[in-house]
Amino acid sequence: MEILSSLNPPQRQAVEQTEGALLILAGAGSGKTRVITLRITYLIAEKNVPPFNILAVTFTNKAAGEMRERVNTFLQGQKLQSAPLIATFHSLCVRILRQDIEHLSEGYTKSFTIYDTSDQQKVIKACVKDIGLDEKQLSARLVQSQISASKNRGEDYEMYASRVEYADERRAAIARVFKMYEERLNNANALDFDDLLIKTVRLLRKSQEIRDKYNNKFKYILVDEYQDTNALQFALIQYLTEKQQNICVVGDDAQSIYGFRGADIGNILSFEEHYPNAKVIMLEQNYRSTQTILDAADAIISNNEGRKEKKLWTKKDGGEKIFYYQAFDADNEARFVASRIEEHQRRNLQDRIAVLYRTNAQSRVFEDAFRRLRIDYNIVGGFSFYERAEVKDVIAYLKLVLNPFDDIALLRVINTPTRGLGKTTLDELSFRARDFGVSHWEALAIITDEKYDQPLNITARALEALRNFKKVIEKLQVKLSESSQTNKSVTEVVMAAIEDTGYANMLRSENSDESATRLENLEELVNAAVDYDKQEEYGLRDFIDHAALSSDMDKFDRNATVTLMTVHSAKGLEFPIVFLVGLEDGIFPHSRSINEPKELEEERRLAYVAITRAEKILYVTHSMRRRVYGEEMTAEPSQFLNELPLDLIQDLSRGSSWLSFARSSATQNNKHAATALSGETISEKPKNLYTGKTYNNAEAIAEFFKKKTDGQQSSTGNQSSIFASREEESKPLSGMDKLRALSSQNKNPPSAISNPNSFVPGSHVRHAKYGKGLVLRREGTGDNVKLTVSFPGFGQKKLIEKFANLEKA
DNA sequence: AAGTAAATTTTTTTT
DNA sequence: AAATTTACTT
Repeated sequence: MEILSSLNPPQRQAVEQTEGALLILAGAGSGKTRVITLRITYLIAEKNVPPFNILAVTFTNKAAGEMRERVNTFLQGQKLQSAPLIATFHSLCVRILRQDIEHLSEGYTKSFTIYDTSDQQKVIKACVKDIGLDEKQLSARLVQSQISASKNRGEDYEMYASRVEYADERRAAIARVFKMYEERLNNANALDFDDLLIKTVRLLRKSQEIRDKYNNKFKYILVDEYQDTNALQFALIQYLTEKQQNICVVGDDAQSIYGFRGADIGNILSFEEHYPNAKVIMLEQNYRSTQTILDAADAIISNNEGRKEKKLWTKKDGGEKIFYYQAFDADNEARFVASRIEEHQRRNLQDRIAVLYRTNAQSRVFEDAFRRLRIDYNIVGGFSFYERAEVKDVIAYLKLVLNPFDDIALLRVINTPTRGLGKTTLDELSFRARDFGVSHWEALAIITDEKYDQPLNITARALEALRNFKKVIEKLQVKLSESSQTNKSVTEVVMAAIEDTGYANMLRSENSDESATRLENLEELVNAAVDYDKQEEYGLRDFIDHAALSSDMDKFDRNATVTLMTVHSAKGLEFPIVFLVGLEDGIFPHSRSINEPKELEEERRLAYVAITRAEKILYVTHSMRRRVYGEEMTAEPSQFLNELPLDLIQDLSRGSSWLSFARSSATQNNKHAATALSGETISEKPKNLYTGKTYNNAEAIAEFFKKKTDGQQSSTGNQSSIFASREEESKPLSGMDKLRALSSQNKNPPSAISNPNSFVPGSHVRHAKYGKGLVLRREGTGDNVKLTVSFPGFGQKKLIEKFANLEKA
């Protein structure tokens, strides 16, 4: 294969080493996808391996799709009898289970339903309620995450319960709910995401026959993003490679960012122990980024312990510096990004741009700013198409048709559109279902039967409504069996679920803008069905499975010029220009991870992933203020910013920034470096403040004057005063302000004013090691006073006031 | 029972 | 600030 000559030696070896176990440690941008796809191609074209003997597993549909596409391109012109199976872990499991789940003898049938997270929570909510517990004490959310975490460790509810210490009532309650939850899913013939893996592993463990079947089928197995595999996925791979160990895994421990989903970095770190004859190939040449970007990424990740040492290198030269911007607030940050994008696009429209943030909630301000400047953008994440209520409703009808035991689907649509069924009736139905020990659908059939003569807490009218609903579903079932012969079966049934159920009419009669959008979304669903029918061989079953397992990532348009997404979603992608935004303490690293060293390391890997997405230009931004839950909060720069080498950064901030402060601090330790650096920044700043003729100039000037009136600034240009909140002293106090001032003094008797050695929340302090910081919280009294202080660049620290040796700043 | 107003909660990250 | 849940009215 001549194309192989375009590979570097380790890449080429990774392609040609087809037999046995192989671990490819592929650094960011090292041509990993190219190697995997060529490897598949090589197996087929050179080694004459029948395509159906090849299995490639990925985590996302997007990655699978891309791989499929690339392999097809490489194999163009070749006539193949079959295609290699390129699937996600979950879709692979669905495939296996749809064929063989009945061998498990756990009561599941091939027409099982898949429950997504919100379905799970509904079941859990009902369980918590039926157990007689207060929903507020035991939120469905918490229980769901506990159950999922437990399942991903490979436990069942008995193992979970056995780990419960008898004193812990809450955990004991969760264990009870866990048990009930499992029973109800079983009754509903439903599997959650985790079950897909669990049941498959259990099936393979149980049956030698089935294990053989898949071992014989998949002779060559590839696993992408191996660092993200959890215990279950590991077990699955173990079983599938039992016979021939032609297993190739690709990954990068530095990019392991799914610990929260049970991913075990140990799987990749100890691959050689699991497969003693394994070969290891390192791909360290980076083809993506400039040296500057790689240096920045390396500087960040080297703060982590416990990783495989590797150093990326590139033939590219230094390239642009990393651009830095400190914003006043989130809106200002978004406007900055928008105006820079506009500038880039004026110069060059080819360069794709990504705006990466830690949480989906951050996207909104950017969307607004982009709309204002009429910048076309593409957003990944948030609510996916299949998560929209109307789409879920119609899908619920279809799920119910395929699996009438699906209680969640039934309850979702039984009164949508309204059929005159209220809470009382539905509660009675649920009660009967529990009482008889059957599904809601069966209970409904029993109590609506003419011959049923037991007393019921249901009016005649409601009973008629139930019969009516039953007829609607039965008609859909007939439609499904009738149309299964035609080649438009999916479309027909989907349309029936929209029209014949009265759903479309409900929306039409609403006649609002919103209902019009919903109708459009349903049309979109019909379009998806039409596409599905074109691919033949796949029926309604697969269509629904697809809807259940597809995520928003799948709609990522690789040709879009501007894309907004979370850092997690960006993994595996690359962009000439990247904006990494919201680099603030509590956002990135996220507040939930900040106190746990392990989780903080994962955040750092996440930052590493973010930085290494950039090919040519990287921006890092943060804001001084941000709204959290609708409340304005001060935000401190991320500690990750502090881990970037200062000489790689160019400051684009208006006014004095945290960066210039950090630089002048560095100055004190190293006078020589200092003059070079601070000379540049100080001369730049006032110019920007006075002459900048942009949208936020007024704000910039206001910010500047705020500093001037501050009066406390040192003459050396120490820019720390952004944190200051001393305006009250120069302004007349309002009545409310006076009250607040009084009460805060009373709460903390030795106030900062009366006692120079103690510090109240909001005051600024200086620490010998961490420098200047903002006091966030004060707890305890006397010698036991504990302070929570946020130090820009170092994060939040808890300090004992007595020992911390803090100074007023 | 259904629609509206008020109260409450929400934000990690994803298959 | 927005979305979801609950409480209240008709």
